[in-house]
Amino acid sequence: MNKIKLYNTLSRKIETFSPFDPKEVKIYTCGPTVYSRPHIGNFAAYVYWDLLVRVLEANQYGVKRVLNLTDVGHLTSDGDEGEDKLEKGARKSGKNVWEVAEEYIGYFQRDFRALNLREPAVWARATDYIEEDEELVNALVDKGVTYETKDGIYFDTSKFPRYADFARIDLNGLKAGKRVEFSAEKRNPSDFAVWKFIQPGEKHEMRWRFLECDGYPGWHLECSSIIHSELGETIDIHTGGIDHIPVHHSNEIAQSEMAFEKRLAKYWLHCNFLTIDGEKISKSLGNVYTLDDLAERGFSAMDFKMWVLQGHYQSERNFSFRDLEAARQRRLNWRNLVAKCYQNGNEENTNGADFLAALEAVNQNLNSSEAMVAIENAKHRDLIFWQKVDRLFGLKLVADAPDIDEGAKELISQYQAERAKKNYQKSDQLRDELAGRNLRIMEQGGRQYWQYIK
RNA sequence: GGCACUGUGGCGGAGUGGUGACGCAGCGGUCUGCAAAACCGCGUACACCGGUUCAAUUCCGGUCGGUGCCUCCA
Repeated sequence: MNKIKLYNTLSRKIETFSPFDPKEVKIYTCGPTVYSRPHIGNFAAYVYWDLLVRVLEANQYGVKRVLNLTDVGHLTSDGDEGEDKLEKGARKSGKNVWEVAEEYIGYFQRDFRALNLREPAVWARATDYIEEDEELVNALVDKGVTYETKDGIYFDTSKFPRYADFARIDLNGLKAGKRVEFSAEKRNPSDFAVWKFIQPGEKHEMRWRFLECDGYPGWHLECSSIIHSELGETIDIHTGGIDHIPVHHSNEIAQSEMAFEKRLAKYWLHCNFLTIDGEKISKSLGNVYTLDDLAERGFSAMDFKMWVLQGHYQSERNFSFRDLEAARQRRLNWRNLVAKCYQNGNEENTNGADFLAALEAVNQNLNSSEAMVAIENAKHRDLIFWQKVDRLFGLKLVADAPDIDEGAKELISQYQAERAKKNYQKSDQLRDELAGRNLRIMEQGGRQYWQYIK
């Protein structure tokens, strides 16, 4: 097994990865909230975590990954106020909240598959873990680290002395009222609800009877419950966006580690955000692109994936269509290298040995950019090599570059024959016919090859 | 205001104490019936100012610029 290095947010250092059980590396990925279409910024994150899974697998690790679908409980503002976004979506669309969640889960999974991302072992819907949520709340209450207000059960972060360590935040600097409107009943600005009570007159379709009240789980709770129930007490890797460090993951750690008295995760990986044309992704700027928007402009999911993998998960990336075009071109060039393999009958089969350089590169904290260089500089690239590349990056290069059929081969030999006879009118006609099949003939070193045009 | 991150050639984007990764775009050439492709070649890049060093884009300090988070967010 090769050494994999990963940047661990816990230590703020690159560490050598060492799992509890190499046969089953346990990974949890914070998944999407399902009340809107996920945009390309969301998917960049899933591409990075897909790379993580594939790198582990390429190094012979077994992986069990759980990805949650947040189909409950996120509010439009912090301070535990505001309208629930799912409820808002339902009100606007005339559907009920369950239908809205179902619809967006469908979109998400469709795009997920279009990107050829490795499926998680478990797609965990938050609403399927309400019992676990309740047990967790009870455990916290029993430990005496919560308090009740009129609108919910709150975690008292002052009872968890390590609270500020993960995010390395200065709790004193987080002045109450500075920007966070918080309930007067909250004891500390960083305290958060683990369970919310539905107030009389409040419209909230999703509700569960608990503690003699109708209510619903706090927004950080599901991740702790799902991890505990699907993966156990301490997992190997927890992934998420960089934005989750100060609030969501800090809260997750606090409630899990307090309730179960075990470290939640050994490694924490966080990816950075995307900007688009230099600006933050936001509805008001009209730059919230989905995969469908890219498709409308003629770019495939694989083009986008290529673009993502050209950079590093920890750096802030700026998306532009110009750069997407560059990524597409690179992908098409790679695909034609695959096509060439079918035509290199007499070259020795190297068993993809040159692939090791790419693997070593990507083992260095998921440096896919460097791995691409190793791929481009590899001396021997046979079909086995490209299959390994596909397994690592999931770019479907081999699947998208099938060998040509007998009909096309016949056209090519006719074309060559007519050209040899200088019968150019006929050969040009055959060339057009081949172009209709997305094929072109090119020459290299006196030998003729076919390529895909696009 | 607090806490971080960051500044590499036309656009991206790795990396390194000492030969200018790589991709896309561009330019020149070879080949060629034409077109395309392919192949070969072409770039005085590391924000600025100091310091350490035989040597800094790479380490240290400062200046200036950019960004993110602190508020739902990948």
